[in-house]
Amino acid sequence: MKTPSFYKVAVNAPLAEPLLYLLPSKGDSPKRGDSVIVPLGSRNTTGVVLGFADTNAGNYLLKEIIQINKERPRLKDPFLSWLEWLSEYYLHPIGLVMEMAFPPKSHRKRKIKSKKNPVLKEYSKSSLPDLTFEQNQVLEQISVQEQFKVHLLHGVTGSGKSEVYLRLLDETIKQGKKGLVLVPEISLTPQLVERFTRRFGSACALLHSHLTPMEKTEQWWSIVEEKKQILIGARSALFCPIPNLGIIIIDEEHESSFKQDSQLRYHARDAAIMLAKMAQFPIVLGSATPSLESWARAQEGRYHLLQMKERVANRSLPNISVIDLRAERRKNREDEVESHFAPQRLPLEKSLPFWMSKQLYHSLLKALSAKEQGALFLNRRGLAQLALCRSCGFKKECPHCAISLTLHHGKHLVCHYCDYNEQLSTQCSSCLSGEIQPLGMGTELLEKDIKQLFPQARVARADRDEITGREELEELIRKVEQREIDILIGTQMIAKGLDFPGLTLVGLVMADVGFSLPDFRAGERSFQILTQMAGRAGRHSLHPGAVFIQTYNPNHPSITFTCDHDYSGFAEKELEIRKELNYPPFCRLALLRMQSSQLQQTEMTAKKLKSILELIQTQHPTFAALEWLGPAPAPILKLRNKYRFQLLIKSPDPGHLKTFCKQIIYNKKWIPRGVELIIDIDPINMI
DNA sequence: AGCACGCCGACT
DNA sequence: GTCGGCGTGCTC
Repeated sequence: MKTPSFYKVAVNAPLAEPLLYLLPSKGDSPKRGDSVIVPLGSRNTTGVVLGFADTNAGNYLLKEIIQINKERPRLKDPFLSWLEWLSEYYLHPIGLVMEMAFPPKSHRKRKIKSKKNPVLKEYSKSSLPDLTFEQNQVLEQISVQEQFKVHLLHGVTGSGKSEVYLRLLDETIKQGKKGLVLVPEISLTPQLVERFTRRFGSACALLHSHLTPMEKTEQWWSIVEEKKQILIGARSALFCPIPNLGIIIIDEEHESSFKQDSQLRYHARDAAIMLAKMAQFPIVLGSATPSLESWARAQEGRYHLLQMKERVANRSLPNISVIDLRAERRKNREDEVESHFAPQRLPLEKSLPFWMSKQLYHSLLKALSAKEQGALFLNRRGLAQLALCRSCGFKKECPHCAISLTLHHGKHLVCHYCDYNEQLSTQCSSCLSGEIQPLGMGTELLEKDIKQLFPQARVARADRDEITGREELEELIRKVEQREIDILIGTQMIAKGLDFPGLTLVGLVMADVGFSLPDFRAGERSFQILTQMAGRAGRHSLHPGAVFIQTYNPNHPSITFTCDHDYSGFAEKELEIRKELNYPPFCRLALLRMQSSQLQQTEMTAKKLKSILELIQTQHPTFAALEWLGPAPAPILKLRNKYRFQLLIKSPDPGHLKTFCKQIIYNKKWIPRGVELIIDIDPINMI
């Protein structure tokens, strides 16, 4: 084979296409997948050789490749072509996608292992637990030797999905292959990591965003140099070029945090399925509440559906009761009238805060006196949602975002969408006469009330205010495990991936919070969160756990189906709605967002975008089936000082959607400077 | 993303 | 006169 004349190199710069270079005058000639150092403008940068060209079509004055970058391993197919697919599908510069396949630091300096804080602690190996009938059945149906296949493992909380993963990984290692486990960042808790380390010992590597660049680099090489066989990580671990990868497991596959919301806007679950398809190995998606996308594909027979409906060791699912907070309020008023005539009745219950029903209160008392633990969930941080002027109705808003400020410890007003904060002044800054009053509630107020109601109980709060780092989370988990905590209060943050033996009672204080997000997935999200929170109760106790869902909407389908532990009933009903309104999984979406610091300019550009879309559609009959909504102001019109307008494109075919969006990307000269166009393929977060 | 180039205002 | 502010545009 003669040496090729021109090299296509994906350089580390935001360029849509690879650039052409000449053969280096000295050293080996690069092969496809090699990392190279190339001149770019006035500097040198890295790039990846993608292929060869016979002609210099653009008649550029070509520069030579300087040398092969020996510090980076050659990327091999099919991994390399998968990276090319990512760039193409999510419309992100190819060179920037390539860069994601490498660790943040150079490998050269061999680091002396510091003993004090290893990424993975050492544990004694655990023995193999007996498998349940269902676990055995599931394992019989998944072969780690087979070619590409997507298995959707739908197992209720506590059914032992993790043990299935462990057995599959064990089998994979025995075949001489490697395994990748992706989990949502938040569930990379010591509990999960400990479990894997206990089974596989030093064969595990770990990758997530809380590691230092040096730690990431070390973990990365330990897999790439085949010193470790199993990689556990958050979504970015998918970009580690694992040699001889034999299986991918996506735990909690429905979690929206698998979708990256900046730069390369990829969905790790979808991208992993494509990698498994290209490299021909099986992939397992596990969840107690699968995404409707995955569920629909399983119903169609495109994915292999596996179900586990029983909890391990004959433990039963918790009993879920719904408490109507509206009725509760009425009852309290009646009590007041009664107690007026009989003041000795219900002295304590009458002083219960509005959010605490009698049932929940008595159950908490009962659990505490039985030396069991309780957890209260509320998906809202802070003391109060609003700071409102009683006389003129003025509402304190963030100066950078179109969002009202939340009140935190005492007098601190905080924006939950940017880092803005200020001190609350009691006097209204608008009418100068009224008094600013807090309205609504959050976890901080919950904690305050609970400490008053149960002064003897040991209370801990877990939300983003209280738990910022990994150490704090680890410490909290240890305390709960050691029964140093009686009542745990938190947002959904603590509902993910945690498993506490002593926890028998769960209260969802105001389940409706978060239901009204203006997005077609709101119902699905609510069902998932409710089921997940309810699933924390009684995973280990002999008597079934108790769950109380307090709500103002007791007939909401997300609530009623959660109570009946009826995922498939919920999915069926929700899919009907999706079909009727033509939303995923019945179509593909692309979100086009315009943003800039000028309100009018942003809106004008968004309107212009619409007319351009109409023009493209009339010129190309292939796009006839495409439809779009908008442009409309984004649900949060202003965020971090930028006004945002968006347009949602629906397409029955993913290919058409991509080529359509590509037309816009390649021709955006008309967009005025200062205005930014963001294209999000398969968007999840549309706020 | 870098980096240079260029056009304006401010300074020894 | 020159130094440096950052807006603009290109990189094979």
